[in-house]
Amino acid sequence: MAGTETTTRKGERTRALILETALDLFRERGYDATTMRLIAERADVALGNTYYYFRSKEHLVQAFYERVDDAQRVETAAALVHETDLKTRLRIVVRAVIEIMQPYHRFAGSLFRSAADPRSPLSPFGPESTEARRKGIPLLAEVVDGSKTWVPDDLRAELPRLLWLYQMGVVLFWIHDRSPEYVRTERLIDHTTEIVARLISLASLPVLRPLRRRTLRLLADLQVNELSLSNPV
Amino acid sequence: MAGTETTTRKGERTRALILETALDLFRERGYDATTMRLIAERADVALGNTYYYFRSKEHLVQAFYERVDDAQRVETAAALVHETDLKTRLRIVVRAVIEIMQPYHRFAGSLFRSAADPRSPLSPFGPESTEARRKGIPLLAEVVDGSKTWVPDDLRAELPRLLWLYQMGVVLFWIHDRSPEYVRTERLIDHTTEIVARLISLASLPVLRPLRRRTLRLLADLQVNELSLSNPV
DNA sequence: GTCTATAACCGGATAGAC
DNA sequence: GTCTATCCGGTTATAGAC
Repeated sequence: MAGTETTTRKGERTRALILETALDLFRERGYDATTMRLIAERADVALGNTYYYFRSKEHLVQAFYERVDDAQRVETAAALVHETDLKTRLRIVVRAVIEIMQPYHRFAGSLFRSAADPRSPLSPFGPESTEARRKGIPLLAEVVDGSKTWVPDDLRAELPRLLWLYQMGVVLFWIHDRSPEYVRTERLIDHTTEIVARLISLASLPVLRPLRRRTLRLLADLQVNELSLSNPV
Repeated sequence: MAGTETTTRKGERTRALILETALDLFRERGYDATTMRLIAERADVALGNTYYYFRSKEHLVQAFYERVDDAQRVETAAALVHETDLKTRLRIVVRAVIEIMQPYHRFAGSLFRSAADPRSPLSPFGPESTEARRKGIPLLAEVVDGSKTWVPDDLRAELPRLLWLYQMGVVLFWIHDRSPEYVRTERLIDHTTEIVARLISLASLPVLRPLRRRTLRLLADLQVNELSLSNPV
């Protein structure tokens, strides 16, 4: 038993080493220029060994996603405790993702490549990443719940998913942003968080009620099906 | 000169042959399973020759985009002539894209892979596809202009781009849609065209004016920069 | 169970001869 | 314009060492 533990620990160290090396290389040279052979060489392991721990190059990217997600939760926790303004809360969270990914900007581009393919295990919409969504969406729920803005119940139920989508949109924009220090993305975040927050407030207005109902009905409609697809019992 | 013409013509024939073969194969077996070697073999040309006409496998996809775009314009022209309802006009156009792409559903997934990568020449947001946008967006402008809905001038200027984005969103949804006969996408289109049309009507309401102004200002802001990036003089 | 070494397969891409 | 030969890198397979 001590033996297994030791080997397991060694295995974990090796796994971590490979991942660290891969992320370094991704950061330095992007996705394509980082060959599996290079990762193995730099980590001082055999090529076959990297495949022992990561079934494919894309699985290394999964690990990257998880990193970002964890970091986002950790790094926003403190700031969210004392903030009650919805717009500000949203901005804190969205800015955090961008800041965390910043060193990997180039890499993130090629990365989203696989993300857009529904048959890729890395697609954020596919069943394989149900867990990633499960981990990511609650943070957006917390953004809403911790704010002083009043949100009608029916909307509150769907809002986290919507905000998660919004966040994905911002990331997609940032990936294409070539402006110095990503000022365009900054601007986008500042304006859109304001717009989103206002929209949420306005949503309870009587004039907008039919629109809101219709939108929510659509979402519920689509959601049911998505869940039954993603979570076959 | 007759000589050049002949060779040119022959070149065009070969090019068309390769493209046709490639699209057939894409339709039959998807992107990955269609190897460049297979295309060459089936088209009865040498592997190197396909690279003579299409710099990369991805460039074959460019050709696919153009096909879809052209077909969309042709196939909606008649229906648009007599229709003045904004919602219906929008639905006609969006449905057309989906219908045209239908045989290529599997293929379209892997296709959007490259589309999401900003450094890929296929990214619909990148400078390389400025032309694709130039060709695609006017149809959405026509959707608005030909409708009886009154649209304030400031909004009218930005609307085509927004609707184009909306259309891209629908396509993205469809790509991930695994429901039989894509009923979920059908539903999405029916509901969202309604929602979009209502939003456009509501946009002129006084309550929504600040929101609209702010949104348009953001768009204009970002647009200026995008154009200066995409079209360096 | 963890790891090395090595060879091989496959497919996208390129070079250079004809 | 077209071909053959070759490179390169993701991935797989094997055989064996600790």
